[in-house]
Amino acid sequence: MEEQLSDRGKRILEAVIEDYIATAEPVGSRTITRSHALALSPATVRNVMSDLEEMGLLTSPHTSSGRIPTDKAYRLYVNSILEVKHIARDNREEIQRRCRLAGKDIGEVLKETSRLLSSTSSYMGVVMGPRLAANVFHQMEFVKLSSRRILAIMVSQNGTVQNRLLEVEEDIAQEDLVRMANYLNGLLQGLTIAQVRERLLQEMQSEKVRYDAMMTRALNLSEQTIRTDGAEIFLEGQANILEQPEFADASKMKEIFRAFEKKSMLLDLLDRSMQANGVQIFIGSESHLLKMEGMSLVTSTYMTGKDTVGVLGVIGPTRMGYGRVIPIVDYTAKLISRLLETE
Amino acid sequence: MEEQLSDRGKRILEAVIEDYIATAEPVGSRTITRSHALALSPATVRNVMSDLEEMGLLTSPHTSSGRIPTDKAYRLYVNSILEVKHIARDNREEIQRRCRLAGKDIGEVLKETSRLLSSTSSYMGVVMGPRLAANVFHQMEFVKLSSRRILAIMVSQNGTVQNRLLEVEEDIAQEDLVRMANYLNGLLQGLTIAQVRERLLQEMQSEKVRYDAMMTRALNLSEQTIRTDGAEIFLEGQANILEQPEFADASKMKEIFRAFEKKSMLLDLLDRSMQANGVQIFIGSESHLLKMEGMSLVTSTYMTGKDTVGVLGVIGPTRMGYGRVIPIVDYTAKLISRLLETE
DNA sequence: GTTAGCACTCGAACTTTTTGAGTGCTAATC
DNA sequence: GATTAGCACTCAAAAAGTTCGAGTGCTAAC
Repeated sequence: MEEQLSDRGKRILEAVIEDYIATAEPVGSRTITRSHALALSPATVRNVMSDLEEMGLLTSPHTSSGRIPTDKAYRLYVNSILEVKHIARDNREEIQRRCRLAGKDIGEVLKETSRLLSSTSSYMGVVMGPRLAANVFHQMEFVKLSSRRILAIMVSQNGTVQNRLLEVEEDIAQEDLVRMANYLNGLLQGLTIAQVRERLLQEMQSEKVRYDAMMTRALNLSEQTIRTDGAEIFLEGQANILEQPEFADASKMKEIFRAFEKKSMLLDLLDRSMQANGVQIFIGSESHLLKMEGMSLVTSTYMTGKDTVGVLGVIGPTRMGYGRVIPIVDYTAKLISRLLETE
Repeated sequence: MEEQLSDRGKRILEAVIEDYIATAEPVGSRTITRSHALALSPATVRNVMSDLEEMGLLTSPHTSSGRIPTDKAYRLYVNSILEVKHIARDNREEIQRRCRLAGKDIGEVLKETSRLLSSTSSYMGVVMGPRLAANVFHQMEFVKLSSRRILAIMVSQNGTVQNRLLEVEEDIAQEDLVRMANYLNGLLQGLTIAQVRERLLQEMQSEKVRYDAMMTRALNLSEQTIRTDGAEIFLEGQANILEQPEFADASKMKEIFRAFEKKSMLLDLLDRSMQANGVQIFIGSESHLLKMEGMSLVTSTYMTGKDTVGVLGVIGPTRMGYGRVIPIVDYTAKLISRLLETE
């Protein structure tokens, strides 16, 4: 069934895809013969296109009028036709210029990165902040704000800061808080947060702690601090999407915004792409979230040191300039990894 | 010139505005006589409306077809016709339910508040985080992440945490960092950040410090930490705006999203509304940002203790349900102030 | 001062017509 | 046998033309 694609078929498919990427209009046989130096007549091209349609790589919106690539065609294109270009020089320079850690907090850096991805790609930029679980614990501290209110601050090796307001039943002296922090810092030194979680649970069970009220309390407070692993998602440049002709009509736009307002699906997808290292591409129908909206996602993982901690990428229409976007995402991920290196 | 508005005029203006708020369609004379129990014929109403048009309170989009209120009319309505209702019960309950500090960091609380404002009002919610300058310094700390990289953490009395990654030329021992922090904490205790700034500058000039390398360095680091007062803006529920019929067409939508993407104008406006306490209303033409987009803004300030530190509010079409939105904004601001109380 | 009556206006919605890019098929050509 | 010119056919989109009705302003009667 899965007929092998002839060389000429490939070239014509490529031409259709590239034209469609450029114009967002269904591509006709004449257009192709004109723009892509193929020594073939429109009629011949039509025959080939008809074959491609047979194979499920093209469809026509209606009987008379050009064809558009299917998701299957994009997949084929991305996997075996597209030659990923080197990153464009201006892009590289802009990325270098705008990626700076100094003087900002990590959150800001990631937000800026997301904005950067959006503006260099002219689609949407997305960055998922370091998943807490993968970070390496560095230290913890409790600051007493008022008699009932304590601020817990946890710092990871890579500079991520978590803080939580905790409400406590009884007044705890600041000195006691310091002692608690010291105890915890000794206990948790160098563990990943995932390990910290386990360790805390273990410790809470252990005999020697159970009768020490202060230790118990310390464990409790710290457990509250890392309870949620709410990975933040920075999604920027939504307005760029509005520029895309396929989303020109109002109801489409609404759909998209509604879809991305609930970040849970996106989180899911990003989490999935964190499984494998390097650049990954999700095309429309391959994901629930993207399917409906006719979108694709290009991601790459980034790390601190040797550990993959997060994902970043670009979300655009299925019809996006993969050849241009892929190197942007790749390069940005590498740069962020470099910045987050803990030496 | 500014003719006095008759009582009947007022009632009819009110009717036009309320109908327009409800339907977003130009309001005709017949509609009014039907829906608002006025014992008047359409013809009479027409005469009055004609007067109102004369006074610049109504306009008609074209010769034949109902009238819509001008911004001037909204202003009049808000100032002297509208009776602000008590907050709706469900709204109050939802706000209470969703405003909780415990276990979150302040940023999350504010973001959630913004979302809350958006969902209860069904427009956009906006919250400007505490302006750093108004916060009261509580303590500062330097954490050494690597030989060149220091994380500065500053905590304010109300639980706001600022952190910055600083890059330094030479290796500084962690103990020295602790000593520096102690020195600064002593120096800056209880000052507002605005005062902290001044104090740091003063201190940097002073003779006794100038020859102490460590102190100089401490002052430098802390100065870097509070250099920027980047008030964060949380803008949520943009998709709600898309629901409004006046923004149904694609180009309008794009305009709006572009406008709010640059937050600087919004920041400006919010800053302005921080000057006065309590609820404030900006109607379309009264602000540069809102004018173009046909929007209004209802804000209220919130405080920690006695100091006004931030602003929150709702952005919607000029044609928004002021009577419903004002109490929501007011109540939310009060609740947040209560939460942020430092006892 | 208020209202009924009426001619008039003008956008919105619906229909009809025109246009043109594109197709599939057939028969001629290389 | 593969390729191509030629031609009838299709169909969405744009343009032009109609109809409809809510609403107006004005005048004259109440």
